[in-house]
Amino acid sequence: MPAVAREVDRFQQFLQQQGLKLTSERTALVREIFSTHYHFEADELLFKMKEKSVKISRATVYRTLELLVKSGMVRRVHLGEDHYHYEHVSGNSHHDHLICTTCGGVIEFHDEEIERLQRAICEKKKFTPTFHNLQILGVCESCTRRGETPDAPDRVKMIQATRLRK
Amino acid sequence: MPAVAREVDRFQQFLQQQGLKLTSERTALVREIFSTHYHFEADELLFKMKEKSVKISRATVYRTLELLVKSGMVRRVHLGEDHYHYEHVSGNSHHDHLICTTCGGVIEFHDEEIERLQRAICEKKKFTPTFHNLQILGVCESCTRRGETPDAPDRVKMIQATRLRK
DNA sequence: CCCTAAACTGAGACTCAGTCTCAACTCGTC
DNA sequence: GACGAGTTGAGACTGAGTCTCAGTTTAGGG
Ligand SMILES: [Mn+2]
Ligand SMILES: [Mn+2]
Ligand SMILES: [Zn+2]
Ligand SMILES: [Zn+2]
Repeated sequence: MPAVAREVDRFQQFLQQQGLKLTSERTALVREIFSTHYHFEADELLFKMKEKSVKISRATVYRTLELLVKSGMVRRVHLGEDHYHYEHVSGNSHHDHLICTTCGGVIEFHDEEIERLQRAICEKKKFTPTFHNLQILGVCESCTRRGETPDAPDRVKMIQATRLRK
Repeated sequence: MPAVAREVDRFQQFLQQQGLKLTSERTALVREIFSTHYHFEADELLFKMKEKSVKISRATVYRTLELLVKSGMVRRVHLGEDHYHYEHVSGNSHHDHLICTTCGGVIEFHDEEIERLQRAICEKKKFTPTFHNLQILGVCESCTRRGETPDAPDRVKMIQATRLRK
């Protein structure tokens, strides 16, 4: 019944299908990802687990994320920084991102018309699309009101501070 | 008169404006970038220079690329791999990319209608865009004809082979 | 043309995200 | 409950990119 349990189940399903195993580590990660995180970094997740005294190695975090991406339950995205971010897909379907370069905030959007035009272009170029990725960088409403200049995201520092490693 | 010389000049202009200097290394890099490369990686450029026996350090390559990006003459893009690619902007204005995940080929496109819709979304979300980035991954025409499955780009291996480092 | 301060360079140490290895362990099925 | 395939963690490793600093080059004022 709890939504998180359902996600663990979905993952279990996928793993079984692949002849893989559901371990306590994998369960813990899925629960964490689907109960709190939305857009997150691998190391952030690693740290969160450490915080909760759930001991999971860096390797396992990366390996599990890879599986989750393969299963389609998690998406790996570029958000304008030089490493990947992840987001769980759960019910929510495809969308793209507006990314504030001042506060690091992310606004999601979906525009069927843009999607349609993309398909049209692919057709014209005889290109078979499998996936796409649209990021618009800029300054969000509240940052604009605070008169922020678009540059060095504070979030980078924030996350850096949050991080432990070693 | 040669187009490349004009680009060196543009860069000179920019550097002067910033109180920076045009060095032989920077000149060599601009000449190389604007005469042969289109989408390229930093290390690929480093290697090309080594090949031509123009000795330029890794640090200088990265520093110069950063300046070129600041000057607007070069754009830094994600092409679906986990490191940056660069492309010179010269006359050619904004465009986005179709990227073949089989052969690594890149097709450029520009669709004013998509651009317009993006602006509309930003307006609706009260977001001030400064920049955007749209990649569509998939399989190009010739790869489709060769019946290639969309996966592991050969280009990665190709580039890896091309590379020297140390 | 020369002098000089400011900018620049290369070598290599360093960082950091991500991957790999391998011995010890765990899951799930028989 | 036994077994083998699959998994784990520790830590070594990779590769892109950054930083440091001593020595070098540039540009522009004299
Ligand atoms: Mn999202
Ligand atoms: Mn391009
Ligand atoms: Zn903001
Ligand atoms: Zn192709």
